[in-house]
Amino acid sequence: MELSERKMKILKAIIATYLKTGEPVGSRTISKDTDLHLSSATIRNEMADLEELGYIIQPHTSAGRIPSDLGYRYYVNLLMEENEEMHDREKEREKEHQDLINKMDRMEVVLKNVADKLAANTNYATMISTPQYNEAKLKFIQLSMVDSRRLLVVIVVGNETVKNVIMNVDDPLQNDEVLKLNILLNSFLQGLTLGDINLELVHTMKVQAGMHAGILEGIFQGIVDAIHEADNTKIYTSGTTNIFRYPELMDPDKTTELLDTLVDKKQLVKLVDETVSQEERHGIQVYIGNENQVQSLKDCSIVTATYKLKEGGTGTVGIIGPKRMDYRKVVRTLRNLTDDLDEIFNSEDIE
Amino acid sequence: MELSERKMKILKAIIATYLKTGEPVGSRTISKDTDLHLSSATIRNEMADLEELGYIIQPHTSAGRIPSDLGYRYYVNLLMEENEEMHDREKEREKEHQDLINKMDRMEVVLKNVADKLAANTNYATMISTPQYNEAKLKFIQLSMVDSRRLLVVIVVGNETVKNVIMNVDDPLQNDEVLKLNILLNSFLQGLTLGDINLELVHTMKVQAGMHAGILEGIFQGIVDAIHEADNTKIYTSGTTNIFRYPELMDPDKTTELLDTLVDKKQLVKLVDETVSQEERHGIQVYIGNENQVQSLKDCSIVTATYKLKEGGTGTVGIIGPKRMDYRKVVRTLRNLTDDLDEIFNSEDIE
DNA sequence: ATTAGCACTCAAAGCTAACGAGTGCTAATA
DNA sequence: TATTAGCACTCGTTAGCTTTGAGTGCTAAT
Repeated sequence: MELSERKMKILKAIIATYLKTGEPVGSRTISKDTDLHLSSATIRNEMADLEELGYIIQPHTSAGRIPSDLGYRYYVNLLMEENEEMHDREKEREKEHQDLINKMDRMEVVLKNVADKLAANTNYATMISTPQYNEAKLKFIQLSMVDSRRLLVVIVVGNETVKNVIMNVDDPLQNDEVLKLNILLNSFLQGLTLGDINLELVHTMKVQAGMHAGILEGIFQGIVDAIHEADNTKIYTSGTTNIFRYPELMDPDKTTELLDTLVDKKQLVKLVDETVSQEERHGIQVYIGNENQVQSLKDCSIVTATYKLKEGGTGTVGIIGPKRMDYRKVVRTLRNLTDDLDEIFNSEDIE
Repeated sequence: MELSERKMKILKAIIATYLKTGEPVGSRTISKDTDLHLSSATIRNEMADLEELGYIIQPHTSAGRIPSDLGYRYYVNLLMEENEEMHDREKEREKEHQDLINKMDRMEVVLKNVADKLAANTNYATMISTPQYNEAKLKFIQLSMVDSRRLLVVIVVGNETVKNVIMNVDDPLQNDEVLKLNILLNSFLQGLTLGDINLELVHTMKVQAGMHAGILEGIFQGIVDAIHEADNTKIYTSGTTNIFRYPELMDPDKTTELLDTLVDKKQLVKLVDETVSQEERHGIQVYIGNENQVQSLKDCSIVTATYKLKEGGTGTVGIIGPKRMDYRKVVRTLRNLTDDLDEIFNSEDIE
């Protein structure tokens, strides 16, 4: 059975709207959103027909309509035909895929593999970072007020990495104060690597900064980010869906936030830093709830460990799970894993 | 402040129980499950103390207790000390990690990458299979009744792959019937590859099998599985968490089932087969809802495409999303992608 | 010091009523 | 004849209420 021109338009409109919203579509919506200039009543009649023909479905009596499988099928078939012609034209335009075969060196493959295996073994989410050498040196820092409330921080690291951070400040700084901070920062930090900037140094600087000590925090974060950028630290995650095994993390509001954190990885860098900087035996650290830096992971526990390359780089492996994780097993697994990793990376030659 | 021996035991019991259940722990539970032989009332008193000390928390007045961050911390620290000694002993035992550095050849890395990129581009879950050559040949099939209701099917494929399937049958087969089926199967199928077994052949066989045609279905599925096993088809998935962007797929009952399907991959093989067998232009197929084979994906739509190697292998790329997916974009993306893949695999030499 | 017993609390589950988006139908209109 | 206005009706959703029961804290007895 062929559909009338009008029914087709209506069906298409219903599906298009539903694709966007995911909610059942009512007659009024269609009446307004199409250029058919028909009242909702008319649309309703047509919709009743379309339903009888099997193209759309009413989830319940007093709801709008959603496409049936048949409806989708009709839509897709139509689309396919339309698209067929466009193919050649578009072919040229869409050559963005070229980087599909991005170069991953052998080590990165191994790391990804480790993350996968670890996730499979433990049933938690896992992360692993490429080794950090922390060799990039801080070249230059420049503060300036862009207006009365906002402070621009320019950080130059290594050979070419430049990072801009805009910070909001509560009380505006005078020109000479900015100048003083500039001198303070550069005289203390120029030429240093991340490893060189220790808590003692930070403390000394804060004392000297006096009332502006608070601002330093933000600047330090910026420095860390910049150095990582220069360092090209990558983080791989795996087993992120394991999160959903634990109802207490499933709060529908926070679940997306949590996933984003794991997928986005920018946040995870903070964890890596913290671990690398505190090297106890095996570097195994347990962060319970709020003990970790990342706000969105405050209902989780995180166990991290480090592995070392003979050339001096340090990488981080971590497990992210609910607070009620099997700490014993996790710690044991990580300990063995890093032992193995150290062994592998330092004996076998991996280019 | 040091905890008394008893408080320690109780705290440990609370945490241990909570680790298992994830539910607040009540005094009665502890009273029963520990070997302290104390009544719940006593435990309650101790729990009140522990709460005051900050080790446990009451989510609300009439609930049991859950560990606080401090409580976990206490538990973990204790554990760490205990474990310290055990380390050496365990080190020997746990050498299962050895396969961390499993060999992934260059192509597999590329495929995994493709899945990742595709997921990032489309915001749907993606899958990609290694090329199937479907060259493994069926050597031998042997049916036999193990008891009155269960039929054992032994399938031998290629050089060494043997697969056993046990099927439940409603009415027991007589010995001579089994014999007849055995002859039927072997005479028709011996030496064939998956590609050789077409619908026509299947039909002919069903006709000859007569009333036992139903059994053939199960046998064919077993054959497919066995050949895949011999073929060593691997499937990589990515972006599985994208599923959670679509509330209609989030039904808490089915969400785990859905994830399992995507992670387990055994089910996905069916999709791959279906795609490979139906080669229209570019092999692009759209399965809407129930149109696909996999029960747990019946609320999803799946778009698949094939890529080809010059040596004759065929692989499958697929996108799994909600029925209301952006078909236009997905089809376009897949089309371009497979174009690119064909190009890449067939010009550049990838070992 | 421990325990039995009891009144009390409060989240979870179930139940009801009000709400409102959206329908189908009828009668009026062009 | 095709369209539309209008209205009664349906039913999922939400909010408020009650019931239930697990678990507590406290007191008095052992």
